[in-house]
Amino acid sequence: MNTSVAEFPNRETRRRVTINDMATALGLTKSTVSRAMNGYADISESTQLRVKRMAQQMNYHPLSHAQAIKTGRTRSLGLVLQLSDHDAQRPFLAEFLAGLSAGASSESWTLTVAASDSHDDMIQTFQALLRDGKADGFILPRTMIEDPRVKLLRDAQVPFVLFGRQDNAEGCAWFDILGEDAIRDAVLHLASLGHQRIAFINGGMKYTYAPLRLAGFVAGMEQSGLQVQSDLMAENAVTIEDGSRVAAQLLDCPNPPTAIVCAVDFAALGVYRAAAKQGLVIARDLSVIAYDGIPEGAYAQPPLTTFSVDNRAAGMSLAKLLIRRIRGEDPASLRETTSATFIDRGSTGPVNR
Amino acid sequence: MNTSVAEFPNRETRRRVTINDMATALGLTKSTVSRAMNGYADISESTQLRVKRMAQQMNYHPLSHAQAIKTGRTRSLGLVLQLSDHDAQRPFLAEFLAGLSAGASSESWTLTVAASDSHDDMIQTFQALLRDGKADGFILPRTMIEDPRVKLLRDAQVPFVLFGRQDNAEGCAWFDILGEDAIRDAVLHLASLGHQRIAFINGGMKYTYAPLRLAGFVAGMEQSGLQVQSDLMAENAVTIEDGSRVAAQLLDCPNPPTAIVCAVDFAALGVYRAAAKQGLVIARDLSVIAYDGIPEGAYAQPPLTTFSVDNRAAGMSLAKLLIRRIRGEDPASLRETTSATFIDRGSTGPVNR
DNA sequence: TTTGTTGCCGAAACCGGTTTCGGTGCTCAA
DNA sequence: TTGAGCACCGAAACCGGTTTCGGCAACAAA
Repeated sequence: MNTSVAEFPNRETRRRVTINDMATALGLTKSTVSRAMNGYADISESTQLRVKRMAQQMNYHPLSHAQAIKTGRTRSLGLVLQLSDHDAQRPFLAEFLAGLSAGASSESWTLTVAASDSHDDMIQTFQALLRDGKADGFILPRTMIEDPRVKLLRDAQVPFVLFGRQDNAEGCAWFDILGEDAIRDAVLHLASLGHQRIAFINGGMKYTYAPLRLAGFVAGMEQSGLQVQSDLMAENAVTIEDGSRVAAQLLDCPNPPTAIVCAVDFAALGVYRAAAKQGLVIARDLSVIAYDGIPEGAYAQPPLTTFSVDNRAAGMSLAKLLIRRIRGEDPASLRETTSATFIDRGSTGPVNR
Repeated sequence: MNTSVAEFPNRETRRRVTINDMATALGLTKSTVSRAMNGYADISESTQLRVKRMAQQMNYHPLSHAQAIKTGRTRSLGLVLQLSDHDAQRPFLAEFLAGLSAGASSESWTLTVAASDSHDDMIQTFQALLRDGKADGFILPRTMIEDPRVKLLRDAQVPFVLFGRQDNAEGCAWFDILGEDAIRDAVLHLASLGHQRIAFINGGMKYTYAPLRLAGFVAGMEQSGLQVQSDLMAENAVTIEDGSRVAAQLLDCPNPPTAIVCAVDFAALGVYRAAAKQGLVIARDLSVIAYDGIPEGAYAQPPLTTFSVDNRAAGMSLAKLLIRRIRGEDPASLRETTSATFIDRGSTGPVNR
């Protein structure tokens, strides 16, 4: 299609084509046009085709807010960002939004974004968006174990889709990455390099991903015939500072680990720092594997071995799932998972001591 | 206000209150209610008050898409992200969105976000949003010298506001940070430390900020009585890789700089890398000042001295300016600028050689 | 008293769609 | 031949607002 600037429609001169224009052009009534456009069974196959062809020809696009007045739906997906949560969502954001936007616009839907800093603010944001009909459903990033958003939207009977699985699955559609498999594979990889004292630094324990990744770690240890040692386990490390602090403690213990698995890349970057302070060289003295695939990991020295998540694809899937959910499909049939991608960049090595 | 989950309105039970409910409750016609809500002069002061009080009491909020059908405006701001552009917008994104969202919702507007990867895709995205009435105006981040978006929206007579000034200012409202002042001050700071061979690594030359920051650099050099040396000038460095490559060249020249000013924080992080490769210690052997205030700068070793931009405040201002623009205010009166904040973290030091 | 004004509000059209309800004409079996 | 049933479409109400137009009362000016 030619999209040169010159053809961009001027707001004043170009009046938009309405359903009435369609009706007169076709010699039909607008009710027929409407039902034909929406594929009603009581309009003949041939008429439907004729109408749709004409719509294409006249470049007719029904106004979503004109439909909304009767249908109550405006063809837009809502996303409420929570700034109070840890930054970790930040590096993903652009890609994630791109995916959501692409998934939405592939069905001529749009994305309405709002941000909130406090919990109360978040609730009011949801309410305002619903009250004003600005969103027909919501994407909820970072599923929490006790997720107030789920309770909220479930009670209000508003469609939503989770990024992350939920135990209390009633009415929940979701998309998720199998983080537990990734963490298990990380352990297997390290064990194959001879590591035995493997530590695990988990992420935020209020999120559903944390228990899953822990389970993956345990599974990996068991499969490798290794013992999970409680003094080599840490939690709630989601930033560089967290990771650095926790890693310092782990490395200070009487029997320090030779390898560390992190549930979150940022924590791993913190591990790098703590290791540097102790004069340890990553890969030679201490192996590190993490999860997320943030770009910063590639810039670290040595580049961070990690399991990478395609946040753009995730956004795309979530958007499409949510649209199907809004259209009335059973949430139980709207649950997808995929795997993270192992990227070996060299932050691991054979055990050394 | 109490926002407990229990009170969240159920979609089925709670029917929304319409203008008709208001009319019967007040004993007026809906036309009167409508005009009272919109502050028409032909409705008496007392009636306006009575209506607005009742709206508060009954929690009446006119549906924006019901209004839009007549007014053509849906009370939403559009933002089209361009992924093909350099990542630099990524670290700003969350804060920026938060600001936009806050600014919008403070006037009961919302934010519609879309992403595009190619130039053609971008144009089609704008068209689609306008065609469907999903945005009444647009925020355009990262003003370019030849900005196709400006031409586009200007021709289509659609309101917009720029993040960054424009020479061709006709019809342009904007918000901007005075980057030139920051860069000038950076030079003055370095000169006061005794530096004379000061290099400048500029950012993307297609953006309007680049010439401005260059001018700021030149002004700072002149004020310090220093000579701008062409072999110490570089451009188009917006990533760590760019910065590293360019800095390596600068440090390899016969008369290398003792200090480097970067137009973009990421480039400065690249400078760190190049310096490390040459065994130079930042602050002692090479002073660095940059601009942006990305969080990664604080984590670098040593932490990066920079001029920090409040992207959240910028988003807030842009949203409010755009709303006023859409309401019909003269764009020439909708131009704001502010200053970046100097954050001395210790990546500079007195000249050493 | 009459004649404008002016202030204030109601009646009704309108916006661009969707949906309900009926009414054709046609087919087919009785 | 006729009545039932069906496929298909038109007429009109409706959704929740905005806007135009006109009317009425009160008040000022003639």
